[in-house]
Amino acid sequence: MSKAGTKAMRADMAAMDEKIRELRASPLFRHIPTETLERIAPDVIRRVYGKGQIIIQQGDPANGFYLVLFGRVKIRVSSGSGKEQVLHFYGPGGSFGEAAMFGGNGFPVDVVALERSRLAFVPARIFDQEMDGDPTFSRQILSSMARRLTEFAHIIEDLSIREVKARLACYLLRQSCDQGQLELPVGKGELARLLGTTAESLSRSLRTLSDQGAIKVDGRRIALLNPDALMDLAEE
Amino acid sequence: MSKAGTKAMRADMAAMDEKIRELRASPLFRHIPTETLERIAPDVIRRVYGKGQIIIQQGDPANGFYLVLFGRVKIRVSSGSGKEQVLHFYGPGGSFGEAAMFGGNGFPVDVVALERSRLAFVPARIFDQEMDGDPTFSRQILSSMARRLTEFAHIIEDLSIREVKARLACYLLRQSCDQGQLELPVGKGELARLLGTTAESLSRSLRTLSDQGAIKVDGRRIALLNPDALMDLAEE
DNA sequence: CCCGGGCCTTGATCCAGGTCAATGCACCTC
DNA sequence: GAGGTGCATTGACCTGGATCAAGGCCCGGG
Repeated sequence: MSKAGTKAMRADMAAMDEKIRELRASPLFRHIPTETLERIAPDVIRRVYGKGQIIIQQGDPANGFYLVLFGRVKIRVSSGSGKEQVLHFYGPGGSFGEAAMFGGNGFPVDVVALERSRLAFVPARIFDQEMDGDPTFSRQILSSMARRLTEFAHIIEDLSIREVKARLACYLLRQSCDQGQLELPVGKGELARLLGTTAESLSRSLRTLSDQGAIKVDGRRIALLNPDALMDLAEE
Repeated sequence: MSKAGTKAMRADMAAMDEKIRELRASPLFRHIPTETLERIAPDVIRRVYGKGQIIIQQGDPANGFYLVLFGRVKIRVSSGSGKEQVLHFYGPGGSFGEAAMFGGNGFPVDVVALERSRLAFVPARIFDQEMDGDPTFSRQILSSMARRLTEFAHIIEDLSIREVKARLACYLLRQSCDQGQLELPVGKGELARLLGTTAESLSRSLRTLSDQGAIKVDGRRIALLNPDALMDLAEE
């Protein structure tokens, strides 16, 4: 009996260690001391979602936030009639739901798994505890929310005052980060929904840009042959 | 000499009192103790802007945030070619720039005075001080940013998946807050830019809705005659 | 090797809504 | 009362891009 108990305890400890390693993969927890994480870990719930599965629906209560451990999810808004606009993709290390948690009106968006994904759920009460203790914690949340707010402002700018080709140019420039190339993180269909257009229109825009010699497309790999031309397009 | 000094001091104190009263008009400072405000007040800069004046331009450094003391401003994104999308109107008691301050990449938007307005500028360093001391302070910022994030998500939803008439219906329902009527806070032109359309299209949509008997328009005063019809429109 | 299912591309058509232009007010100033 | 000036409305027209409908390409399984 005592032998079995020991074994179980060892298993528990191993599981705990793994959980803590997983939590640290998020920038939010990177610099949190191990003893704090050990206190937190038991309240964290991990779960695997299948490809296409809806993790959160608009209106769901938000009593915590999520970390992506592996896989990939999209944040979107959608209408009953199948139209959807993607706001964000998150991969391993990403987190979402912090804002909804503080807003107190439930999730204003849907979250969908793009592929088989494992998420960790961190209940709100952990926040309340840790925030009061550690001001750098709220500082981090604050700055990640600020970043999202600017991203959203960009999306709005794109949707409202740029045409599709300009949005695409913008996106390519932003993603390439001065490398002359990039690899799309998702299929063209999903990318289209991120850019607020359709697969067909995106395809045509990509073709136009290639024809003009501004880019070269090879599957998901895109080379920026003429960044200046893209800059011109992105303006106005 | 001492007489003049006394007079000046009295004037200073009166100015201080006024400043503190003005700060308290913002929900952010409502519950901050007077002694804290007295410490803060000397660093706060107030200034009047004329109608149409650009207070902030996209890209300006954000080393503090602003309170609206009187008047009215709009937050917008704009292209070189005159197109613009309004994100928000702020009146007395409103504040903006908190997010930009924490994001650390300058303002991602423009701020323009819609009419003669007086603003107070609160430098970032005040924040840094007060935040560490008072967790409710960062809590408030957090929740106001969360609210804005949801608002932005709504705008994106509107722009991307709703047509103009539906956006208008949505807006009317939201603003009326279950009263059967509302008064537009701004002219139709500005409203159009908030809804991501043009004055002409907005005018036509308003007309359609009146013709259907869903609303009654009288200048800036709009009565909702048939909220259910508006709800139907707002869906899909 | 063929077949079926994703995903992407291409072409043809259509439409919401943007643009341009003219007109109508309401108000203000001279 | 004559002329502005700024906003709102209406009409006529045009266009970006959505939608609909075929293929084309690649890949994995039988």
